[in-house]
Amino acid sequence: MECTWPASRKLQEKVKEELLRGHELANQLRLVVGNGDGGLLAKGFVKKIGCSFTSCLSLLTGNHESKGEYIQVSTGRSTFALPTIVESSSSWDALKTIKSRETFTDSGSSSKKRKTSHSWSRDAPDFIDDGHAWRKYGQKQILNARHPRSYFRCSHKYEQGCKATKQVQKVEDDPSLFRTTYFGNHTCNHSLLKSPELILDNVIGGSPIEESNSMFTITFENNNLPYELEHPFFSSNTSIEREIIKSNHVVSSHSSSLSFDYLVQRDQPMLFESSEPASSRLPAMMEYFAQEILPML
DNA sequence: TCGATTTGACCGAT
DNA sequence: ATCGGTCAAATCGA
Repeated sequence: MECTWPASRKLQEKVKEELLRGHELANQLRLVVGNGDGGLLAKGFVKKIGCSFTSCLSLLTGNHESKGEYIQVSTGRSTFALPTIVESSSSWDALKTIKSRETFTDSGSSSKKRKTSHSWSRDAPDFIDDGHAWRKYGQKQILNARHPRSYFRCSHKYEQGCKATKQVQKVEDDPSLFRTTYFGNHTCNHSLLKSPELILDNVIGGSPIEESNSMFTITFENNNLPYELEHPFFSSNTSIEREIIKSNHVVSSHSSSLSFDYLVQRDQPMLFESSEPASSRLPAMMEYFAQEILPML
């Protein structure tokens, strides 16, 4: 699917991000339903939802020929490896398995799979600062791999019993990229999370800002991937983002797996109250933006 | 001195 | 028997 028109391309990116999020939500829902004694009917619906997302993503990314366990989705900033969800029960069970190294290349090769929990992987040009504190506990040379694999666990494993782990390995085909594979959700206290990055975007839904000079968008990059299910409307986040949500300047909002966008009116400066300790951890850039840039808009 | 990293040993899954 | 994941003693460095 080739789109040369920039607006269509941007729209396509948005659709891809939204599908990515939907895919992950369906996956999470499947785990929730699977944990309890959820009815077969519910499980069936969850599976169908997953299949739809897999199909859409396959079509959008041109992976529809691939019969692999994973589907590669590249957005503007990163690349994700998502488990494919198909109707057959054997493939459904395969969702629970991890295939970290051969994900994008050789789907047919046999590899030993030991981890059986849910995982996400992401390629990025550097070690990802996902806001969580990690402690390295091992490094191994992997068979037939040029680069060693590093093992990390959550720093709060012992104090809070957090079971989250991640593995980081250079991508075979592109050593400038690091593939980070996450296992398990953080159950530790998230209060130490760093504030998300704030971006002022001069483009609204693919349209130049001149077409809407009374509005602009504020984007909070979600640095906490792959834990993007912590949508700001449902859980605590940084105080600055809460202020934006609360303010009557917000016209609409959009969330994707990568970011939260707020369409904001520019009629008057927005005030960011520092009523919570979290605000003291705001990056200097956000403070500067709030105090110096916003009033000028 | 103490927390983080390194690295060889160990163990369980395949 | 092999391999990947984890442990833990040694080492590093702030």
